[in-house]
Amino acid sequence: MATVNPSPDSRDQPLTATGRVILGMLGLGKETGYDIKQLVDRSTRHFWAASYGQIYPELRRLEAAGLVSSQSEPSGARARTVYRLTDAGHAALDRWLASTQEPLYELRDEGMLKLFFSDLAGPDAGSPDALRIEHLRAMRARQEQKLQQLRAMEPKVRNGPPGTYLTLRLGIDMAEWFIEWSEAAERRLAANLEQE
Amino acid sequence: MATVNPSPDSRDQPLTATGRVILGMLGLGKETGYDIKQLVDRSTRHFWAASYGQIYPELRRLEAAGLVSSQSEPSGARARTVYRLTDAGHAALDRWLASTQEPLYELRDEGMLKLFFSDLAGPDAGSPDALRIEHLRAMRARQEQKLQQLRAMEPKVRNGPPGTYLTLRLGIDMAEWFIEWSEAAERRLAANLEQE
DNA sequence: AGGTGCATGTAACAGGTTACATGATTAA
DNA sequence: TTAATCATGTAACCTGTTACATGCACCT
Repeated sequence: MATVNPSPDSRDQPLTATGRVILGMLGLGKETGYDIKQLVDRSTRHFWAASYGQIYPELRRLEAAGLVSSQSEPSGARARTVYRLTDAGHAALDRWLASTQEPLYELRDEGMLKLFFSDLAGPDAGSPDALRIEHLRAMRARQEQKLQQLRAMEPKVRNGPPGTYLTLRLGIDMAEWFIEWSEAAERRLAANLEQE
Repeated sequence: MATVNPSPDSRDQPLTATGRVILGMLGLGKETGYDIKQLVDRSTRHFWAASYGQIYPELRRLEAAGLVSSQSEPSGARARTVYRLTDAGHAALDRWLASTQEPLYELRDEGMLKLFFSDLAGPDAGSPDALRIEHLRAMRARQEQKLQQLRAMEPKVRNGPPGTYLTLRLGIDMAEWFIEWSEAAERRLAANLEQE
């Protein structure tokens, strides 16, 4: 049985995760690798980061796959390569956005790990509860920093595309929630400490 | 000037992130690579996963570094290598737990990415709001699954080490928060849809 | 004259996943 | 006897970071 197209879902999708981000950014009107990196750093980096070391090679791979086209548009003597989505690129982006398969989710949180193991700390580190308070503070400090950054860009995004705004909103609300949770947890731990 | 010990902080710490997890797990009394993997999968995997492909080679590296010692303890004809923390291993674990430097935090969340780009979806995917609802549902489904798993182990951990319980509590509370947030967001989006 | 921002890129390395391969023990 | 669990490990691959290298354009 020689099947040519085993199923309509199996259209070749060699699209990597980073490739999808790049297609999306091009869809939002970004033109150069540099530009894409800028927007990533100002928007998605809290839930999806990307480095130049990924972006430039990936742009070439996408071009080889026919999903983007490139054009050299130097400004003066300064090199500049402008990328645009091809029809196939648009189609791949659409297919990804419409696909219902389990979205990838990966987290590594060293602060949580330290809390998890905090009972093992030697006595020279103070009481375990004091240590936990310290780690919670460090985790909260990071969220507070993130919150500031997100709030700073809120006015710019407020009247932009609703999807973009939704993720900003989620980031802000989540950070605020964590800050409150960690403060409450710290109060409980501090109460433990006083009882001793 | 021949300095032997430039500073007291620069004790060689070739301890990788995965290495720290392993030291911690050994600290909690786990003995074999298999054992460690089991506990990781039942506890930290939501904020820090690890595969056999990391664990076994890392155990050897830790032994080479003198942080753990190994002993062959076959049960019958079945091979079994038991690892234990050395004094140096205990010290390294303590140092890590007490260290105040910025804890690593890395997240990649494809669901968020899809929300972020959801305005770019072609018309064949339905309205952007309908698409967003779908993605939010997929994200919530995952959190609901995680919540179930965490709740199932809550009774076992409840009277265990407080640090371990704290991370479980945080996981549960965060998942519950996200579920409520996403439901509220969906209601807002659904209201948008009806207005059309 | 000098700093910042625009712009591109690579090489070495570190980190991690997946698939594969093997086999003993135990409970049903 | 057969399936699940215990137990170990490797090789190929993929992904991603860091550090390095280069140079123009623009503003002060």
